[in-house]
Amino acid sequence: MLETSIKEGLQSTGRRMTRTRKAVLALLERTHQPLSASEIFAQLQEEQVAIDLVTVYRTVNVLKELGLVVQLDLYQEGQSRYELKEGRTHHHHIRCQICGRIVDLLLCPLKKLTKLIEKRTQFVVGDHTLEFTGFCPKCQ
Amino acid sequence: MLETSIKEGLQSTGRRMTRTRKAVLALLERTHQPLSASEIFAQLQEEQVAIDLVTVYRTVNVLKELGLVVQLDLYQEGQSRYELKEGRTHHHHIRCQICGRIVDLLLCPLKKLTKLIEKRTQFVVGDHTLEFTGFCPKCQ
DNA sequence: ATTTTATTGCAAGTCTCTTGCAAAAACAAA
DNA sequence: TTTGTTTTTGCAAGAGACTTGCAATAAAAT
Ligand SMILES: [Mn+2]
Ligand SMILES: [Mn+2]
Ligand SMILES: [Zn+2]
Ligand SMILES: [Zn+2]
Repeated sequence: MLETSIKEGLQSTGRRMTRTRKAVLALLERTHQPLSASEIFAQLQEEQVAIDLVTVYRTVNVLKELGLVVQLDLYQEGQSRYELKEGRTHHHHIRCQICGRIVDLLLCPLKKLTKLIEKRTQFVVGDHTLEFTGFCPKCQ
Repeated sequence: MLETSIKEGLQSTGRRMTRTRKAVLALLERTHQPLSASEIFAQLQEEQVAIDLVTVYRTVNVLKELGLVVQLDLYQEGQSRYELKEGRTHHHHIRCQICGRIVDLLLCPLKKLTKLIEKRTQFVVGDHTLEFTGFCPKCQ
């Protein structure tokens, strides 16, 4: 179970499993879209879970530090989104410009390109971001 | 001359060539790094050009509307950067995690991938962002 | 149960960027 | 050059995402 294995991750860094952390984790687990802090806050409000927006921010930051969550900064959204790693490997996304739906692109085509860039620029390449926007089937 | 051709672009949309717009354009022209609004502001201050930060924001937005400037949102910088198009075609960037230097990658490897994504997701793909971070030669 | 330490909520603060409005500057017409 | 019209500017204030300080609360350890 996810919650149990996460509890260990928390405790091994001197942290505690709390009511609010459980609620955020459970929400991310059952939602198949990357969520922003304000969306997490609004959804939990709706579900009668008492939580402050500040606590949402602190929670996603802890989950990121533990490596349980990825932070996404999509193009010109003006806010970060978070999604659980939980099994999934490195991948990218496409977002519909009309309805905002975000779809996983389960691929990363950049290994060769990274090599090329290292040769050309003499940089040691660390990370990259790659992200698409467009019109989803329903919004075309 | 860049300033002259830009003046025409401005005037054809009922806009005016002003002291502050000249200063921002000249700075972008002689700087070979994408600049943020606050960097433009600070640099012009240094050069004794009287300009308000608000005016810098409004200026880069006008230049973007005229298609003279590209807006970049690099990973987790928390502010946009702007660079003159002036000849250059669509390309991407790599930024050094230590010193912040930004280098142009004069390539875009995503035409084939765009086709693949359209086939797989049924999206009509519009735009994309692609951006690298790493360690530049001096900072390794 | 008691003690210790981490976490929470609230208020306030920071940072980037935007908006309203009166004063100043650019351009056009005389 | 002078006058009149319209755009642009600077200043102040506001919006939105995110962070920080601190006392009260809750989780874990004893
Ligand atoms: Mn994903
Ligand atoms: Mn560039
Ligand atoms: Zn990738
Ligand atoms: Zn590209």
